[in-house]
Amino acid sequence: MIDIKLLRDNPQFIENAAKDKGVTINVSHIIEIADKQKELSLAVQTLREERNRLAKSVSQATDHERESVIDEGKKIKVLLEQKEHALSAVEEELRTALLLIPNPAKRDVKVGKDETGNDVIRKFKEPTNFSFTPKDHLVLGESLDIIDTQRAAKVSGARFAYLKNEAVLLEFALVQHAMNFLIKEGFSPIIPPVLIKQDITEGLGYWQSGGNEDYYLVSDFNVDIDPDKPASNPLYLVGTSEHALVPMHKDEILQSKDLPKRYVGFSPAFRREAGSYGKDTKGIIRVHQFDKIEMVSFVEHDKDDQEHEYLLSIEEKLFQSLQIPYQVVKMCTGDLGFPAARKYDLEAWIPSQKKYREVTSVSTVTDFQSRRLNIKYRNGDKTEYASILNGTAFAIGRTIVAILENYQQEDGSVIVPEVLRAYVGKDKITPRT
RNA sequence: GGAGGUGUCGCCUAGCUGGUCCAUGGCGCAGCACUGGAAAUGCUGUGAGCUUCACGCUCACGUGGGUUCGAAUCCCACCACCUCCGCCA
Repeated sequence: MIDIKLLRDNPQFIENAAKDKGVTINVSHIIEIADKQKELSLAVQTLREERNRLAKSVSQATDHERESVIDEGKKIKVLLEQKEHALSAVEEELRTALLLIPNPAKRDVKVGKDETGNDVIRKFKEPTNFSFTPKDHLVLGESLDIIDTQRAAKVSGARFAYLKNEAVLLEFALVQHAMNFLIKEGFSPIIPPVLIKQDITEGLGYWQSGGNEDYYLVSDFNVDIDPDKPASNPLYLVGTSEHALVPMHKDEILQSKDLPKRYVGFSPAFRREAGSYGKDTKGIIRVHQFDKIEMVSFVEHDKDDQEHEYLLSIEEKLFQSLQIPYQVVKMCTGDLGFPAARKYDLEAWIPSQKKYREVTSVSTVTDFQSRRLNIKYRNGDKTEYASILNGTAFAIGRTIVAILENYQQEDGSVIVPEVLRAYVGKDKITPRT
């Protein structure tokens, strides 16, 4: 949610910023609603003053006066009820309108229509060279007996997978490796709940993305914990642990001395993948459920730019430690999504596709979520909305894909990246068949 | 699942026979004074918001309704937590 003051002060900026993200909004209409809200709010406040004054005077009134004062109070009561009713309707209207305004992109973000407008800002290593034709991760995974999507289809349907044997060891190795690194950096490790309440999902602001941005959509597997009760209070599976980490501090005022607050969460992530039919149908690049290590930072409102670069640098260090070629992509306005003000993706080289594919993503949402979730910090005698950032440490499935494909050998075996060997307990994964 | 209890401004707490409560006190925190500096001590401030400042006002006593001229205080529903019993990784 954006600041109504910002909208009043600079309506053209907000309208243009929305347009840059491909969202059309009617700014003057929203300002009209805001004006109406202000007017009603003032009227209500005046009436309340009157009511409070009268109520207080009753106890001091003589018996003679009392009756007329109470009558007067009754009149105010009726009037106040009407105005309050009108006010709450207008407030709701205003809130709804404000929720439909996307977070403006930062100044340094290029205006563009879609992913074709994104810029590669740097690369790490050259694409891996092979003296043979590299296999894709599913072929490798099946012959190594570490990925099974066929049985998963039998049990759970399309876009699910069993990770087995060394894939499981690789997952735990990645978790250990990232956790150790991030804990040294001062992050607090968290395992969050993966089911969250509906009003929390609204506070996060992903519903407004129009479903066109799969990656950040809160999954709508709607779970009813108690089958005997109707889903009056539905819970939703998180799309990433960020969805449970960010609202942890809902309705709290943090102390500026405690900032930045940095968390690293480990949890499964659930994705609808609606509208992705036919895309990445093989293997585990695009599945409904995968595990993920996610970073979330709460920082002072003017510190989010430096924090954004910091989180990006961590993502890069983690992928550099695996020695996997990647490129950093800076998203243009059209590819940012609704709440982000700036976003970088890390794309790892996937030899079988001869393409870079997204493996991590880091965004600043500035105060867009903290405004909705009411997350502030005290700065001297002032309170400000905190800036919130989130980024992937490892999306485990895709990282395993990148490892298998980039580290594969001609004989079908896969070398284990050096930093993971101690955790995995072996240097090489060899085919079973 | 059964029975009982509790929910006040960061933490603890007073108030709960409706009207000087537009909420008490302590701890913590911040500022100032004292000091060479600190500790200790003292004073002041410390729920949220509106107001450019000030003055002032509004809202807030788990959440949402209701009763009333007036609700932290009475009524209803919901939520959360605690204790005991049952069940269970």
